[in-house]
Amino acid sequence: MSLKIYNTLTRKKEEFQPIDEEQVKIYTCGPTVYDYFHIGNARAFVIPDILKRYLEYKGYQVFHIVNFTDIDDKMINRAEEEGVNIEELAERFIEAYFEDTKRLNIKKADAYPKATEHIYDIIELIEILEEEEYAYEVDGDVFFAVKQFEDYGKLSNQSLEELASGSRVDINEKKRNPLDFVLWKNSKAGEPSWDSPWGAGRPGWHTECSVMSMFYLGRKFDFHTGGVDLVFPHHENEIAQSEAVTESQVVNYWLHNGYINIDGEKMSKSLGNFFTTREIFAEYDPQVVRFFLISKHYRSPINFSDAELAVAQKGLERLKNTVQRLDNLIAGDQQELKPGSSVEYEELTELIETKKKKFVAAMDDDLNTALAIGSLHELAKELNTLINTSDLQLAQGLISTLEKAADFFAEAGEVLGLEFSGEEIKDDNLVAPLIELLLKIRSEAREEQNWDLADQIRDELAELGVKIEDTAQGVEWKLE
RNA sequence: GGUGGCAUAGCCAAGUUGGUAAGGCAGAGGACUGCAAAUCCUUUAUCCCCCGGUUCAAAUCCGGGUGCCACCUCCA
Repeated sequence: MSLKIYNTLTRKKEEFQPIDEEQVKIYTCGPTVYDYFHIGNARAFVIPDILKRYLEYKGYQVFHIVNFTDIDDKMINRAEEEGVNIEELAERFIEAYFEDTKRLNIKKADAYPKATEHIYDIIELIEILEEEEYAYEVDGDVFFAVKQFEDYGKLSNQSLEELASGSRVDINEKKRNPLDFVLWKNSKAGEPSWDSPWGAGRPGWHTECSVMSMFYLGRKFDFHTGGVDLVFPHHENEIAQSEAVTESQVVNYWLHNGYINIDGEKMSKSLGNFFTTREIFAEYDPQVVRFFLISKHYRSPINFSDAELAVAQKGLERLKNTVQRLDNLIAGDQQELKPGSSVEYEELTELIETKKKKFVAAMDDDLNTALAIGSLHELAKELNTLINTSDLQLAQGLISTLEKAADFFAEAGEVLGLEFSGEEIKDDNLVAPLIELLLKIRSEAREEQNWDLADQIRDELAELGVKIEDTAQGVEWKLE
C-alpha cells in the first residue's frame, strides 16, 4: 500500500514517490511572528505534522523546514503600535509559537529560518532574476515580470488574462503589468532596511520562501504545505521565482489545508473573527483541540465552535476510556489469570488486524484522518463490548490479544499525535484541593468519633507521602 | 467574469477503478448502580440538493439546474 496525496498543482490525488527513498523533504510556510497564532493557523501547522508523522510511520526519515516571516508590513506596524523594536516583537512571538505548537504536540522542525537571516541570499536571487530579465527595477523597487514566466498561473490554474480581469490589485504606475509583484521594496524613512544594489530596502514577502526553501532543501524537494489562501498569490509567485532560476520543477507535491470558519464565514486576522490558539487552550485541553482539527479531512473547510470542540472532547474521551480499560485489564492481577487458549481470541486478533488495515488505508488515502479515527472508534466499540462481558476470563491468550489492541492504539496515537493512554497531565492545582477534601472528611469522621475511618484516611495518605499533623491551629499537611 | 471546492440522518462527518450508506455527538431504550454521576451496549438515512441519462447495478459516471463557500488584495 502506498500513500496517495492530493497535489494542488495537478489537482489530482497522486501516488507519493519520494525523490530520495530515505529522506523526504517538507517545507511549511510558517507564521508571521507579529501575534499569537489563531486556530486557523494551528490547522496549517498540525496538518504537515500529520504528514510528517505518517511518513515516519511508513519508515521515511523526514527533513522539515518551517520559516518565520519576521520582516514585513505587519511586523513593522505592530512593532510601532506596541512601541517595541521588530526584533523584540519577533522574539516574543517565536517563543509563543514554540509554546503553542508544543502543547499541540507538533513535532519540531529541523530548522526554523527567519527571513532576516537570509537577506543576502534573497538579494542574490533577485540579482539572478534581474540578469535573466525576469525582474526589473523602478526607483529602488524591484518587480517580478509575470509575463516573462511562461508557466505563471499553473498552480492556481489561472491564465494571466483571467487573473487580470478579476483583479482587485491597486494600480501601481511603476508596474509593467498589474500582476507583477514586489521582490524588493524601497524602504521609507525610519523603516528597517538593508543595503542592496537597488538602494536601501527590504525583501518582498514571496521571495523569502523561495530562497529559504531552496537554501535548506535544494532545488528539488518533495512537499510544500500551507493554507489554501496561499495558493494565490504566494505560492504561485514562489513557483515563478524559484523556477525562473532553476528552469525545472522545484516542488513535487503542493499540499493545502482548508480554512477554519466561524459560522460559515472564514476566520482570519483581517476579519477580526478569530480565536488565538492559546485562548482556546484556556478552555480545552490542547489534545482536544488537535483531535478537533484532525477529525475532519484536511482539505475540507471546518466550522469552529464551542459545540464542535465539546463533541471532539467527548469523542477523544471515549477512545481514552477504552484504552484505559484495556490498560487496566492488562495490568490487572496476573495471578488471577486462567489458562486460556489463543484459539479463542483469534477472532479478536483478526478484528484488530482489520481495523489496523483500515486505519493505514485511510491514512494512505490522502491522509484521511477522519476515517482513520473512525476505525479506532469501531475497534473501541468491539473491545468495550468484550470487556463488558460479565464472564470475561482473564486468560493469558486474552491478555496478549488485548496487548495487541493497546499497541495498535499507541501506534495510531503516535501517527495522529495523540496520547490515548497513560497519565493525563493533571493540573497540579488539583492535588491540594483533593487533600483538603479528604482532610475535611477526616475531620467530620473525628467529630463523629469514627476513628477507624479517620485513621484509615491518615494512614493511607501517609503511604502516599502526605503527612498529616493535628495541631492546635488545625490540621496541617505536607508532602514528603 | 475566471478558478477551486462543497451540498449525505437533528447536528458534525467518511464514502468515485459504480455493487446496494463508516464513525462521532445529541435523542430513545437497556445494563450497571443504595441514590446520582460516570461508564458501557442497542437503536436512529428505503436513501445521499433537484431533473434527466448511461448501466443488471449510481451517493458514486455523464448532461442540465439550484444553493453555499473560498481564491483572484495582506491572510493558514
